[in-house]
This record gives sequence, C-alpha cells and structure tokens, in this order.
Amino acid sequence: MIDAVTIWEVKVQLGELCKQQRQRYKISQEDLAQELGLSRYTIQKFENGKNATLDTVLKIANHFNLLEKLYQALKNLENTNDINSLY
Amino acid sequence: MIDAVTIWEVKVQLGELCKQQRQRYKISQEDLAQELGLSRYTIQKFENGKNATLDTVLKIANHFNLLEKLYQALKNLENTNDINSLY
DNA sequence: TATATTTGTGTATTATAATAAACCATATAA
DNA sequence: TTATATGGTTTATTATAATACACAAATATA
Repeated sequence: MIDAVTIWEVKVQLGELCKQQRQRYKISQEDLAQELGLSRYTIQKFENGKNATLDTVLKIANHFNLLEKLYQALKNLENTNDINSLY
Repeated sequence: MIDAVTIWEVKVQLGELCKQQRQRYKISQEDLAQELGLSRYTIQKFENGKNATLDTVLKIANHFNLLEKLYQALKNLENTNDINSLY
C-alpha cells in the first residue's frame, strides 16, 4: 500500500494550482479577488492551503475555465462502479 | 458556445455523487456523518447542493476513496498549459 | 539606488457553515 | 396493524470562513 494522499495535501495542491494559473495570466491576488467578488485575504488563504468554502473554490475554478472539466470528471465518477477502477 | 456549466450545477452534482456512493454502500446519512465526525445536517445539506467547506467535501471524497483520483486530476491540470486542451 | 507593486501577516467584525436537538413524513420490517 | 429506521426540515447555538482594514516584507520596476 502506497502512501495515501491526505486532505491536507489536496488543499495545498488546490492552492498551488490557483497560484500557478493566476501567475500564468499575470494577475495579482487583488485582481483575482476583485473579479470574483472575494477579498484578497480569501485568495491568500486558499493559495496557502487553508480551508475554504466550495463556492470560493468553484468561483476560482470557473475563472480559469476548469469548471466544465471538473463537472465532466464528476459525471465520470458517477458512472464508475468500482471503488478502484484502475484497470 | 455551448451552455456553460454553472457553479450551482457542480454543487448539485457533488451532492448527488455523495448520495449515490453512500447508497451504494448502504449506509445512512447518520452513519456517514458519524464516521467522518460530521453532523447529519452537514451531510444532508451537502447532498442537496448547498454550500459546504472544502474540509467537508474532501472528508467525504476520502471516505469513498476518491481523494487519490482527485489529487492526480489536479496534478494533471497543473501540467496542462492551455486553457482549452480539447485536441 | 528609489519607487511602486505584490505578497504575507495581524486584528476586529460580519456572514455563514457546522453543530445539536428536536419534529414529521415516509418507507421498511416485525 | 405497530415499530423502527431513514430522510427532510426547523430552531438555536457555536465555530469558523470571509471581510475590511492596516502594516511590514519581499519583489518588481523606474
């Protein structure tokens, strides 16, 4: 059994993804916050792996055009019968 | 431009996925809440598409062995350079 | 260098997710 | 039928995410 991924690691990864996408489009935390109607502090905390609400996460995902992809991934999981469909 | 997926739809889909997985393993909302250290009301609201915290969502995902899959999906997004890598 | 911008951090307040406890309707089992 | 279990809902309280400031430390730009 390989090391299981932890909730903490997923949150860190989510934050890093946000930071990476944001920097790719060369916008500041302040800019992103403004465009999403959030405070910069909320973006700041999210990018540093802190807890957040689903609305915050999905607003950010939507801004970087990742919502459709997420939705389809969820649809696929629904059709996946087995727990570990690895093969 | 095809209909864009909304944040609301993703939350509904997340809730349905939880409900579906839970029923597949024949456990009640109460059971799931107990096992995750959450209240039944939190599960109830999440399954009905209400807002929730990332911790709640990830606890549920982890319980149904979906955390690793999510983590890998995020890693893949990080390597995806273009916004719409459709081709 | 100096200046501006961005990020990280702190504090107080507000908004709201989470909890705990009930209650009712429905479904399932005895 | 009568119990039992489950899901949906309400109310009150608690915990905490989000906000709005401020300020310092980096980072980039002139």
